Amino acid sequence: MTARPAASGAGTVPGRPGPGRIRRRNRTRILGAAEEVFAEKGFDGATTAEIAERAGLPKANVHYYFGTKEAIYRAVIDGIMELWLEAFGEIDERDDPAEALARYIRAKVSYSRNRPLASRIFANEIIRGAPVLRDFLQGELRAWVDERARVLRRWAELGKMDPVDPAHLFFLIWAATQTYADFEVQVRDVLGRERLRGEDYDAAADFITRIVLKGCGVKGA
Amino acid sequence: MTARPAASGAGTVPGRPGPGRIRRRNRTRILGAAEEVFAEKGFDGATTAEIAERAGLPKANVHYYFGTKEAIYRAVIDGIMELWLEAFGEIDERDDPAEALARYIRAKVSYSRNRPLASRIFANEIIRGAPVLRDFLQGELRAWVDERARVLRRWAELGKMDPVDPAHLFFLIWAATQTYADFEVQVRDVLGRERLRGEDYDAAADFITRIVLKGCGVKGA
DNA sequence: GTCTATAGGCTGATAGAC
DNA sequence: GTCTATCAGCCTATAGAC
Repeated sequence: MTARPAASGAGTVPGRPGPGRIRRRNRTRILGAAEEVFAEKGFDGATTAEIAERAGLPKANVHYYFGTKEAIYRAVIDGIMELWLEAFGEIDERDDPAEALARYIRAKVSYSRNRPLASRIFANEIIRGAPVLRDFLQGELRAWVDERARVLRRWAELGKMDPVDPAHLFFLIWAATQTYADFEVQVRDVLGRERLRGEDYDAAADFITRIVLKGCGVKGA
Repeated sequence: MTARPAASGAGTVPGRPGPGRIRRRNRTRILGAAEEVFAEKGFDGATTAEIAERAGLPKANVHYYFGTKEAIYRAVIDGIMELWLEAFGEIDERDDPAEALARYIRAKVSYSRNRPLASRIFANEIIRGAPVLRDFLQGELRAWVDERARVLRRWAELGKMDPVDPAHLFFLIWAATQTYADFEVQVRDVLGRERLRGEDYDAAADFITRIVLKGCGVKGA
């Protein structure tokens, strides 16, 4: 998140070996390894030794790039949060409620399927009282929900759906979609699957969409 | 969970000081403190030193009673799991679907309100891949869902509700209700509350019940 | 920039006096 | 049964040769 001058100095070809290339590759490796370890063990359980090992680098190298374990954690969280709100598309007053909600739910389930580690790190962070993300929750997230609440109220006024409490609706959608990442083991064991397959995620998205749309009395669903 | 002979020896008055009384009190204190620490820090982040401090006992005393940190953790989990299934009442074929589901959801929200620490410890255990609870998930929990699935299918045959996938329905109910314990900070921050109040939990239970009953087309809801 | 060696602190667990 | 003192091991982080 810290601004750094563009990597290519005089006489280097952009996108070519040049300075900063190894640096970028190593940072990426470390962040990838860290995402795995933080998701599996939580912040306290994770060790820089294991992160270094999975990144294929000596431990001292990891500290050379990031300084402290907490700095690695914050960098991982930053990467996750960049996606958190924007990547799920917008929910706009001019949208059709059924379409917009279905799209949002599908995007969240996709995220659980494709980025389960990110989801688990986020879950862990919140369960522990959000020491790093408290500001995000009180600021950006709350504002996002307030904005979306306006949209839902408008839709209800127009008779396009029942008047429902918007905050609780989002709590339900978030919880129901994220459970397929955070509690994947439970889902797998109850369904008797070795691993969750594409069809399972599709079934989850269809189920949640159906319950939410019908449950909220969304017209044309 | 290990069988221990009844505490009162010859000549002791039951429920009176006697042998085993201090033992029981100390074990209870340790388990209470451990529940707090495991919920806040997770298994790896928790330290026996902090458990001992909160229990008001020397660290060595904690090891005298439980031996290892893992033994404390397993004892805490055992206590939690005893409630997990039975305490939520049954869901029986002869029940009225609307009543039975509403009662189940209300009981789960109550649990989130009254035992948030237990809920968080469970969540942490599942996120980490359920090293201790894997057998429970594959055995008891799966069997419980299979049994309830029969009931839901029967209700659908009788036209009392839509035919819905029972497993996904329970995933949704579990996730939606537990989020008020596990993600309490998020709920609080989005709602702008200092602390969650009774009305908030009531609103949550009402909301989830309404969405689920209407979403599943339960008659007479 | 990279990596070996190691400092310094905290952890789970135990020995042994009371 | 209780508790002080302590150990061995692992952890984060850094110093310093290359």
